[in-house]
Amino acid sequence: MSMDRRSGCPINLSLEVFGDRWSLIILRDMIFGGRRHFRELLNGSMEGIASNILADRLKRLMELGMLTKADDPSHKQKAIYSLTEMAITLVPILAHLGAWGRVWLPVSDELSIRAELLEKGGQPMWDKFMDELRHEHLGIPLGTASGPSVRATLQAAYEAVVASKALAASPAA
Amino acid sequence: MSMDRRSGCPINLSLEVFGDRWSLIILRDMIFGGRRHFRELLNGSMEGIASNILADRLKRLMELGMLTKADDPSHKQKAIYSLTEMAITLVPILAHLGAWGRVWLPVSDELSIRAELLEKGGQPMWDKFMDELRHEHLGIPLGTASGPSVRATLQAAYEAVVASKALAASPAA
DNA sequence: TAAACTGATTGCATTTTGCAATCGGTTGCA
DNA sequence: TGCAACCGATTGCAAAATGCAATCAGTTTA
Repeated sequence: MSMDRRSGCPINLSLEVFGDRWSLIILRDMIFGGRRHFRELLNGSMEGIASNILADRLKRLMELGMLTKADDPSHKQKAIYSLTEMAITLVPILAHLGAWGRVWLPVSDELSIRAELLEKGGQPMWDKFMDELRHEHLGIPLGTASGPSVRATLQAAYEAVVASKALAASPAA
Repeated sequence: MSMDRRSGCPINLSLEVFGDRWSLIILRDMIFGGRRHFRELLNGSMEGIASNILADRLKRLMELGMLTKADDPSHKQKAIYSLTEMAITLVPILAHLGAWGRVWLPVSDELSIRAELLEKGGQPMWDKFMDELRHEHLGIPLGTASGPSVRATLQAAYEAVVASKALAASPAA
């Protein structure tokens, strides 16, 4: 988990940043789940990250320039983690990664609907999403895009699948 | 390095396949470097992979359906590793990864020229490249695309940068 | 027949991970 | 005022992964 600089190859250097089992999961939860606090990331983690690993990765991602930390005015101990532009531009990579996983791996319906929509939305949707993330995390004014936020759209689709699955499981309810 | 299945999320499942420091490096060397043999991957590895790790990852990538192994008719001990369609479709992800790394990380000129060309070439170039890889690894006839192969184009650009750097370092030579 | 090369395997020290318990401090509620 | 819940971590420890060098048996080449 240190700065190897094994080579100056872009793919290698990218792997040295998030080529582990947790960094990209944390960024995914911040980007798609809107999580900003330690506990949100810890308890909301679907994959069950351990607190020491989370602390280590947050620190590391800050050192690498992917995240920043700020005090939460509402709570003297609370910290708010923000994505940097460097992390926000991972959106297209996450979209491709999700699309690839959806084709080749045993994804679950409810968890892959987001990836499906994001793939269908293509670059325009990614741009809108990144614009929204810049607003949320960097305080940059929103562009001209209108309508519900990309995150809300993805979240609504996720919940619709969950609801329809629950209905299918117990139609009488 | 085992099949966790921590969750059915496409991004998580993708990370479980190549979310480590070596798997994608090996695939990169096969895809862009054209390497097909154990020793080629071992000795040609810019990042210096250890032989036990290489053996482990090749085995694992085969179990995951990313690679296949076949006897080399020219040498009774030699094995030829081939990419599967699953691995070939990583090309767009590798292109995005390279593009991202080129922007945000301290890449070296000669190693990033490939990523730059691949980014500029966009989807048409990726499609041509995947077509060539399918021909090379799966025996599928080439499509209608003509001209020098993508790999040769990238390789030539790399060598041109190396040559120009050498010239700059010792102009009198 | 000897040297070089083939795809690995082994042993061992170091590092990283996963897991549970815990820390000192803050906040909200009774 | 007291106390439970919550805050972002930290610690200790066992298990797993990694890095490194040496080595393996069989194959090919000179």
